[in-house]
Amino acid sequence: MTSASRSAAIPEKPALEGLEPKWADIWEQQGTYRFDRAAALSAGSAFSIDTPPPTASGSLHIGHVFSYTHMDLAARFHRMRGEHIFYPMGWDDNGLPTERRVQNYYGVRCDPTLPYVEGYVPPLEGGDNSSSKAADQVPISRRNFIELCERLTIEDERQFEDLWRAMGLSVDWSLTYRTIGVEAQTVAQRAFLRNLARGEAYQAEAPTLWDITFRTAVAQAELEDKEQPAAYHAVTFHQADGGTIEIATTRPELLPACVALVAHPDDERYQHLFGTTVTTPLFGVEVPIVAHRLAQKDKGTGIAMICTFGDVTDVVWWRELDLPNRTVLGRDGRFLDEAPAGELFTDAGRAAYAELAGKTVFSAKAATVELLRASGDLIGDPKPTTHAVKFFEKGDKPLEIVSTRQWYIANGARDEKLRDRLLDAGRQIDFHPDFMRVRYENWVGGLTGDWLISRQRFFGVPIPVWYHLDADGERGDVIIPDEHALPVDPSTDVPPGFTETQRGVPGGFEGDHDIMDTWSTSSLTPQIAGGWESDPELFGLVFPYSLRSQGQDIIRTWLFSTVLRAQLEHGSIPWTNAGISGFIVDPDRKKMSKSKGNVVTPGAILDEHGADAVRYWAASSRLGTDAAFDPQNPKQMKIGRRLAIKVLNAAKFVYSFGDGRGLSSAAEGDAYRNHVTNPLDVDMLAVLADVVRQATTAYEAFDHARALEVTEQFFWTFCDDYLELVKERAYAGDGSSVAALRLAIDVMLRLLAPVLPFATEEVWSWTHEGSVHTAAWPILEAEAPRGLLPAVSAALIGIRRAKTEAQASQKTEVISATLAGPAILADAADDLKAVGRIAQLELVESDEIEVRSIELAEAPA
RNA sequence: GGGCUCUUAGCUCAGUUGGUAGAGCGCCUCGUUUACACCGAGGAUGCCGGGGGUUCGAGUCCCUCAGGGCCCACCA
Repeated sequence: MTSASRSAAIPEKPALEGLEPKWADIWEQQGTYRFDRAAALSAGSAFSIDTPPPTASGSLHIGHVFSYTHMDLAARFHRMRGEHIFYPMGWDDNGLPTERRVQNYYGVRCDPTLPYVEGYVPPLEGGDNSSSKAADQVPISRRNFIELCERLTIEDERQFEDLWRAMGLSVDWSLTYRTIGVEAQTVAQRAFLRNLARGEAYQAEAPTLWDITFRTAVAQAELEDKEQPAAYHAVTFHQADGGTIEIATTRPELLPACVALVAHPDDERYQHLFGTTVTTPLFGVEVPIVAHRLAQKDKGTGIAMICTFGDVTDVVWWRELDLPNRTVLGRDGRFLDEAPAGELFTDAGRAAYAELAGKTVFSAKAATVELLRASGDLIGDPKPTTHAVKFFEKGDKPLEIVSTRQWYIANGARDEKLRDRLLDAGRQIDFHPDFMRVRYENWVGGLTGDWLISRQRFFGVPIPVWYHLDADGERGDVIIPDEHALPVDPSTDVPPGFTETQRGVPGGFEGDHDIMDTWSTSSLTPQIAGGWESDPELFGLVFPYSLRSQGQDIIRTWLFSTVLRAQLEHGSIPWTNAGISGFIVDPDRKKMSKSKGNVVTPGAILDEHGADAVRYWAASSRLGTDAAFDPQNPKQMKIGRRLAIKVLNAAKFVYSFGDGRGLSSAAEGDAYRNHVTNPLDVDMLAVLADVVRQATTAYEAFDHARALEVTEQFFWTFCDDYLELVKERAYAGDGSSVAALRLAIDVMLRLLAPVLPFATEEVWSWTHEGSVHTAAWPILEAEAPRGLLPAVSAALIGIRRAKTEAQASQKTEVISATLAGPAILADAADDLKAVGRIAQLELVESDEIEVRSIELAEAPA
């Protein structure tokens, strides 16, 4: 250990510029953030982090930086505490967002019926929403499509990684995973097969929320309400005795799918009608009038038509009242050529339906209104209104409900025991802040159906099953792969005991065409990153994880589904702590989102202000608290930047008082502290010891904002008051002050290292070997503070005020001054005289600290 | 309609078990000092959303009202 390798030269004019690439490179070379598995094994524990894999095809916004910084602060604190940090990074690259991006970027779309083309060159490179219309997209084979997905996500992921490195995330980049990767596919399929074996996964034919654009089923958790214009249409149904019943509907086009009218059981207006029938207008189908508690007396006319299926309430009625299914909408969102209830229609009804067949919902509605008007069954004009309609969160058209066969995983919605287990698991997890648990509990308690996991898409983890085909070519029993054969793609792989020639042949087999929902893979991130089954030693070390860090918007999806999978597979919670970050809102307190167009991308912000400054901004917000961000006026960034620059300068100043040799262990610190004898120096360290205790307690509770606040507050007092008070002594070579300054800077650098990793590392490198980020978290033993430092600070402010009021320079000599204050001030009288340039200082004992009199020398000419 | 959360200085926010209202930014004044001009020093600024209650004492606890935000439910 030579002195040359021990420290870098202290620059003449320290600056933040250039620190990020410099230290990112060194950290990578030195493996500063590598998970030390051997050490973790011998310690028998690790601090493991379940990292949110960002959607690789999406763009990052400032909210990501916010939430990922919070996670990194915890990682860095625990690392410095000597824990072994397992901090992987994942990319969520499977699923619809990637497919959509690939379609636009390359101008293609997937057509699974087409053959694979070797060396395929897409028509476009770098397209976006505007440059690629769906109609112009070139159809290509599934395999070609997936290859393009792979190509683009790898490119996107590289850019993400660059950004995370620039931000100083202390991720172990050798632990990167992809949700489309082989390991992830294996884990997702294995977990699914185990769910299947235990009866937790099952297939069912049921009304399903269906996106007509993407032509896939979607899950409850992916729904989003959007306000849509609509109109109430008053329509008459006919009673056998010639009477009529008026209903109001916003979806008159679903009249051919009407299976009943429904009113509330307590509604006197309709009680006498329950059990009777009416015929539908236009189609003449006889439907019953039924009672159900979900019917609302005050909506419309209080009696509604039940159609298969206009909305999720229809599904409930249909199921609970055991009504027939007369679906009229196809998977493409158009009316079927033949209505399933067609045989019930009158001749006129069949003619009316012919007008609707093949039309979209929009056109069919217009056609139906015309027909109703002609038949006299429409009362008055439609009344415009707006109402909330369910959309797929990534879709542009309202969801329809169609009957399809899908895969489900039990999630407690229909199983009280499982629901209780999930609620209990939620109570075992420490949420930060605690109230976020309520959101989880609300979601669990409000689930209305099991989790639909199959998607009729292409780029994702295939459902790993085949089906026997009977003599008629109809699907029979499920064929399951061996776990050791995973991952499998049933559309190209052959099930055990079959040959490829039997594919699609009666008596042979057929692969399941569907893939799994993205969340059914990402709900297994702890298992994927932790080597579940593939590396039991590692898994035993990291699972359950120490921390899950994520945004509050995905509690119902990612957090819930992860708890569910861990509960089903391991009977365990997936992590002991869940840190939930708030949203970033714009100056009008609106949540930032792509659709509002107020998203701020982090690249330019990082370039302009520097990573430490941006991290400071993120760190000043507590978990669970929304933070306002005004890109026009990024004040918070400036404050962090100022702090980082001050750290550089203050440390340089402190190190200028000696040989710059630092302290790398608590033991050295103790030895160093033996030199600290001056009462003011002792008291400063005592105050600092308190700060260390508070910051430590705060970080232990994932309260990084509090830790930063107390540290920063002390740091500024240290710079503005203490440093000024003792610098004359330090210049003179006083050992007590120099030792105290060094020790304090070393402690503060470590306290600030999680927030300002670049500036603190730069300073640390001037006087230490090794990284501040693997240095020990400071522990300062000290007596309780005597109150000397704050008293002297107050006295100093009084002296400065006197000079300011005299409009004199702070440098002005003071001939004599009388200072009132506690007796303890006498312990720092010499320092006060030095900093105030006071020739004669008289102290008067008093509870109040004030300058009683002051005589300034003439200002120098 | 239900749940959670927030409302403190012009702005962004702290305020631990109840004990004299805080910080930063911005603003005003001063300062050209050998750590720092991406600087330093000093100063002003409050019906703590409204109204009740508990208490010797409430920003803090309870009730209530109002207004933001988020989530869920609400498609007739």
